[in-house]
Amino acid sequence: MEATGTQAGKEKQILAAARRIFATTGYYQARVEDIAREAGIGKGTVYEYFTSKEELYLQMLLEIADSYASGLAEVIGRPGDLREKLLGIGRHLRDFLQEHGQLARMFLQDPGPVNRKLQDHLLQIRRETVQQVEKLLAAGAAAGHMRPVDTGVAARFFLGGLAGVLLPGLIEELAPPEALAMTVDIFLQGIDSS
Amino acid sequence: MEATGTQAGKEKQILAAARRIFATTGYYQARVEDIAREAGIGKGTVYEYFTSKEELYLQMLLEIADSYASGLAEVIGRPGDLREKLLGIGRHLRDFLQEHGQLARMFLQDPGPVNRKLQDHLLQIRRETVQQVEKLLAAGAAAGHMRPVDTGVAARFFLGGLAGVLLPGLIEELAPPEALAMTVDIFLQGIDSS
Amino acid sequence: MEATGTQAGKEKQILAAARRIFATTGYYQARVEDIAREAGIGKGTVYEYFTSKEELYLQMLLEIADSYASGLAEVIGRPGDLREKLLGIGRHLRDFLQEHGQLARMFLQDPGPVNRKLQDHLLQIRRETVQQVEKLLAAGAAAGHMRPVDTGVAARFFLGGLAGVLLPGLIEELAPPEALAMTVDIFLQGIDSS
Amino acid sequence: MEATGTQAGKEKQILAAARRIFATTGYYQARVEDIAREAGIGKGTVYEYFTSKEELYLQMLLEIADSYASGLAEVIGRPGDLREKLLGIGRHLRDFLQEHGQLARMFLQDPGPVNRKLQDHLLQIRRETVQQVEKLLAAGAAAGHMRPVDTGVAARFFLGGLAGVLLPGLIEELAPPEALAMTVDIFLQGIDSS
DNA sequence: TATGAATGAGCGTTCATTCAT
DNA sequence: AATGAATGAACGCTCATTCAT
Repeated sequence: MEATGTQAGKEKQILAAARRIFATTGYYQARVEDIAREAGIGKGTVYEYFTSKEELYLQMLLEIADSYASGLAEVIGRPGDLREKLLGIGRHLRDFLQEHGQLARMFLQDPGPVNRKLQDHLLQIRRETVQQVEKLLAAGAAAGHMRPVDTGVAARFFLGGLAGVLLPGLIEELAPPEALAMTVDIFLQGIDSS
Repeated sequence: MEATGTQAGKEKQILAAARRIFATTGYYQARVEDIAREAGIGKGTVYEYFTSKEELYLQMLLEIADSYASGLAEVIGRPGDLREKLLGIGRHLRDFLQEHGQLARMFLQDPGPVNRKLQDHLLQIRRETVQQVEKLLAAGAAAGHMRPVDTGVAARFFLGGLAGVLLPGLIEELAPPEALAMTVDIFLQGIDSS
Repeated sequence: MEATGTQAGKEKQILAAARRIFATTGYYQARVEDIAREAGIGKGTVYEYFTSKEELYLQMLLEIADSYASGLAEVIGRPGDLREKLLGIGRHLRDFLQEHGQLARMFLQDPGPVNRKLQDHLLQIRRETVQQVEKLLAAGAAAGHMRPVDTGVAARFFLGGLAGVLLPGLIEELAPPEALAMTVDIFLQGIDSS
Repeated sequence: MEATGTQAGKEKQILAAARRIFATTGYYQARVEDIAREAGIGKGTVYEYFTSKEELYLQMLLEIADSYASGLAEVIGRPGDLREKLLGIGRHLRDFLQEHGQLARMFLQDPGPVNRKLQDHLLQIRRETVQQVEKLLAAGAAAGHMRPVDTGVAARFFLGGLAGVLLPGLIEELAPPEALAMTVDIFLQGIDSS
């Protein structure tokens, strides 16, 4: 009964260990043996589940990135007006950074061999995110009260600004709780036409 | 006297070569021998001027960062109203990315061993930048017409948004020329009180 | 009873698989798992019948060598004059190379860890072969018409020459069909006294 | 003055060490570190002169093979009748086996990764050798007194027979000194027409 | 001061073997 | 008896660093 669980479980187990080790030391400093030890298994076992260190790193990042992206899509899909949706996006990023702060910090400091596959995947997620925000803005524009700014620029500005407000929390002092609402507020007034 | 000049010259020469090589391949892929060859000197000579590969990398980044920071201070010091100064900040970042795009891209994709010293230095530059923008905003607030937003949040939002608009140009399509003005415009209206 | 039969059957099955895999890839490139898969059994089962990869390799070669040796003895035992017997020896080698060409080629290109036991066994077979040929020659000498050459040297010369004519067929063009008769003919005239 | 000598000398030094180590243990059992230690240098230095273990092995064998081949050509080129030339070929092989016996034994027991390049090279040497002997035989035939045997078969028979007489000396008792003359004698009478 | 030949620590990966089921 | 998931010893190769010249 647990037999199948053992295999699938071990893959998850290795991915979790990889997450912790890579997050702590970065790609190049992490040794496969460390990850195996962290997972409580032998070094060779890692290679039963992943073909190489790079592949393991890739799978781990893709898993995280996909969980981020699907969570974001879910947040945007929730009913609510533009302000609520932008706030949701901000909260989602903040929560993500809170949960995976160590890993995010690592990725910002030592992303390792960002190969084509991973880079394309991350870019794709980013493009989708920008497009989703653009759609929100376009809908807001249709509903009136929004001055005719380029939605592409506005979306990138908003998402970048969000990162500018939240990312420093990874390293220095956390942004105050009301910073999120304030950020959305500035942005909304910035694109308002009334 | 000329001897010292030669030495200082050779150090610059090595730093320039390091800039090109690191920008091309990232920290971990770059070999000290490549840098020496690029600088037209012997491998051992690098170690006459820098104690290690990491130290060389560090010095190279600090040099760039300082040139960015001093340029930024100069831009902000120029006479002009808030809009002109924010535009100047944006142009400065845009120009920097244009000149050092390859290096910036490398740093985003493989920052290498960002050690305490470098991290503190970069953080310090960032803090100063944020403070300078905050000062601009505070001055603007004093001059009236600005609603009472937290200048720290607003400054981070502006700088982050600027990066969000300009950085994608490193990888995908460049932001349109008017994007900068549009960005500043949205932000200014966002903090306007009239 | 059938149980024992199954065991013996499985051992043969593994040996046959080993023959195919080793013949294809050589000792060092062959993986125990490949042999197990070829035999249609699990990897661990191989170790129920053979204590190690090396032991399996050894047994496989001994089996082949013994079949070669017993076939050779049978050929030599057949009634006929010297010429017919030497021709029989040649045909036996040619047939063996035809049937086990791949394996023979492998053994010539990558014999693997030829340990004492195997080496002694192969040497023993070779010595017996040489002795059998010497006996033939001695008998021929007794029957007259043979000049007094050292039978040991003559036997080695004949067997080596045979290999020199037939072995190249493993790699480059096959020896023409009449080459065998011609070889025996040259040799017989070489030792003739008339 | 010895500066250039140092480099060329080190390559020879490594090749000599490789010859000894490979001859002793075979390709797969030999560790690069062993060869380096035998050469009295560091492990990394081997890679300053050879790109890989396989390449080193290859170069070593090619060096030996070429020295064998050029020596053989020299021997055949010496003035003398057919008997003297065939004797010379035999002596050359015997001397080679005496000097490089350990290596030859190794190569027969564990030739390692005989790659295309090496195999082609060795085959080429063998083909040339066969052709040179064929030419000798054809010249002998033209001079009369030789019955019309296929020179290709005869040459292969002679060279194989030579190996059959001399190679056993690598492992068991050495062939008696007169074995060589006897071998040539049998062969010459075998192809004689008088 | 400048050099580059020499070094060896360090790590990713393979695969024969084991053993719990 | 049969299995295959798990193991870890073993080794080729890289490259930052040293040091004799």
